[in-house]
Amino acid sequence: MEASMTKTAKYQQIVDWIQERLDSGELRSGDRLEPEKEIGARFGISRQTVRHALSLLAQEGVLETVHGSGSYVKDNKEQYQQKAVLSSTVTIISSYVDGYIFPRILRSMVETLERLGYGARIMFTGNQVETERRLLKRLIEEESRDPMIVEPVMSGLPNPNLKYYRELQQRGIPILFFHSFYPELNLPHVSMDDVEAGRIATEYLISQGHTRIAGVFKADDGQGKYRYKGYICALYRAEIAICEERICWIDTVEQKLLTREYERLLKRLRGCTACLCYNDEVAHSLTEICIKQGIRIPEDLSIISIDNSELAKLNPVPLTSMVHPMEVMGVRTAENLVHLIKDPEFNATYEFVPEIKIRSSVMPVTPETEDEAASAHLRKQI
Amino acid sequence: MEASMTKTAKYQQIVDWIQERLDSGELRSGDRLEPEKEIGARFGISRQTVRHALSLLAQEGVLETVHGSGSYVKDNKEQYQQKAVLSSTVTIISSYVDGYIFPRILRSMVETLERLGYGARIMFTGNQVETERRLLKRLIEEESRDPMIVEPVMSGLPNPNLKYYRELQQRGIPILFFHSFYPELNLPHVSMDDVEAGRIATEYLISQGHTRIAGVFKADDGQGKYRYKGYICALYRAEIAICEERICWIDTVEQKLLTREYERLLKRLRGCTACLCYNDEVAHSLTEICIKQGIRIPEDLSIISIDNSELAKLNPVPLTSMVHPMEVMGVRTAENLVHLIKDPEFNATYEFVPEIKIRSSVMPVTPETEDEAASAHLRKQI
DNA sequence: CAGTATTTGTTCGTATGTATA
DNA sequence: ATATACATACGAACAAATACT
Repeated sequence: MEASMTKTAKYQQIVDWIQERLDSGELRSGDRLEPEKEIGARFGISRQTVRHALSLLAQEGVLETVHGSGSYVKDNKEQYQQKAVLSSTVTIISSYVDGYIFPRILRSMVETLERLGYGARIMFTGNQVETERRLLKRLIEEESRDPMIVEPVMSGLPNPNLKYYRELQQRGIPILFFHSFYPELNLPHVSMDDVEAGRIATEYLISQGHTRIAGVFKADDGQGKYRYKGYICALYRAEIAICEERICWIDTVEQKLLTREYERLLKRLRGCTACLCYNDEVAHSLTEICIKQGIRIPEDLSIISIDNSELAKLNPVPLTSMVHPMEVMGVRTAENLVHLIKDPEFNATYEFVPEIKIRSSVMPVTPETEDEAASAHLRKQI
Repeated sequence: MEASMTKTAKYQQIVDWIQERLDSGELRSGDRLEPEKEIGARFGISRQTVRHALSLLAQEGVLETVHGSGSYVKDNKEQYQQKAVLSSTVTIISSYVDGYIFPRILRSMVETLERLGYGARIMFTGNQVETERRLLKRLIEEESRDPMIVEPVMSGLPNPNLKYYRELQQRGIPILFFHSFYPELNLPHVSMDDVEAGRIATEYLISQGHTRIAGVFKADDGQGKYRYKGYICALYRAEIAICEERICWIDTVEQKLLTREYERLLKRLRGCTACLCYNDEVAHSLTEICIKQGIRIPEDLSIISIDNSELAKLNPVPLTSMVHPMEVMGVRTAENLVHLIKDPEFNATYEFVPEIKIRSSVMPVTPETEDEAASAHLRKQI
């Protein structure tokens, strides 16, 4: 009778009833359930049936029965803690394996993590949001418990993968960005102070007498914008008018084509005596272009760049460049992540203020020589 | 009474009884157990108690009860398969992030894996067995299901971590070595045919008239021994006596100190007109030493090396070098691993036969000029 | 295909043992 | 030490799924 009326098994009803009380908040961590006998009496069912229901819930880990004492709601914290145990392997997401400054940052990062008792796994995005998305999705699907160190992809453009970072953040995964950051996310980062880098580099050019200063910046990552901001700021402070014709924006694809398609760039340099380059790679390309065009560095054009990578030394004209912390940044990032793992309240953000490394790509100008250099440059171009 | 006699609960006895029959092989995958009633009758206990025992075993996943049919031993294959599901992320273990040819191999490897639908995580050993051990232990502890691509550490020396590879192999993890391999393990590898590389390089020197050929090899990795083997083989075939004084063995630590402590190396080169170098790094160091000592390359000494890395081009005297497949090797390694994942019987071993890239570090000698060059070299040295 | 036997699933009642408060 | 509450155990009945004839 009853069975045909209710359809669902009695023990299942008890399971549902308790589950509901847990969901509604009536039953909370550590609460003791009514004795089996009492539940049986209340629903008019046998104690055996109640026991069956409780045993199912105990299997799931929701309840815990203590012999001679009672059945208790398992501590939520315990349940969470079980899930929330972080892996001792850190997942690092970076843009490139090869090239430029990343290998040096990564090596010191990995070494530091291992010194602190953590393993490291590195994944690469190739600086493509699509690849970034795949990697993040995989980590979420795998329910990874790895703390993460991430280099943002195209941090200058709106990023479509922020929801994945938010998901990971909600799951309690510590995430620390390095080299750059996504301003939309409230997550810590360790990076160079790119505004300062741009500002100090520009101020150095100004201190050498330059006033007609061009700038080449990368549009699709965060650093480009901040370095540009520093450049603007320095000009403003020195009361030099900002001339938009002298500012050239390039993107990652263009950067690779720079030595072939340089007309656009050279146009922006007309009449300038100095140029701030986004990084050493851009400065290196610019040097090659100038050499081909018969523009002398630094006599006709002073070049200053940022990052002080190997390229800065190996450049045909050794580059004056802002020193990127690299190894130090790797160490700091690793240390701060470990600190963050142990104390989720720790503010892990740190920005390095860069120093300048002076080589021979910048030459002072005086008001007398300034016009000459600028016009020499102009002559060569046409 | 009974309880006090037996001590162990009756339901536990049934659990043990069934477990034993499983272990002994009496019960195998898919077998049907006796009906609950029969078991109860045999042990003189109630069906309820038998049910309790069976429910515990079902919880563990050992049994499966089918309503109206019976209790069955769960298919071992199913259990295995559940565990044997491989991750779609491949763990790559390599020696270094930065430097030499590895970034180029890794990049193409990662790209290929992603093209084939697999993610990649890279871990680095720094070519230290201790770090290798830590990484492997961690993977085993985490019960990782990642297929693996591994660059052996110090493959020339007996490796203390083989047991970990065997453990992973037994767990059904596909493992593919690249760049080198551990001869003690019966696991596949994708690498350059180092014997052929040594042989072809030496034969090229012989074809250029050289007979007094020195060799510098690395003692602590596999390639060193195989390249040495190729060198010996070529001399033997050309019926040139092998002169042990002309063979110099170095290790990883020494390699870094080479430019400072070069006396030992130069001793071995006395009276030689050519030298086969273990790799471009060694050849580069040798070039620098020779330049400092006033020994001309290739007039006084021809140098041939192996790997054809960037260094071969950038060397003060561009190096004739055996072409390492690099990108092609990365692609092939990734493809073969994926093949191996899908078909565990697939023989994933592949060895690339290298070609020679001729630059300007080797010069032909004739019987007349041979003595002159050798003695010129000797003169410079003293 | 139908009907019957077998086997597991659910539920009840009852009793005793044992840990906890 | 006693009462309470869970653990184990037995017997019995009916329901529901499956197997067999």
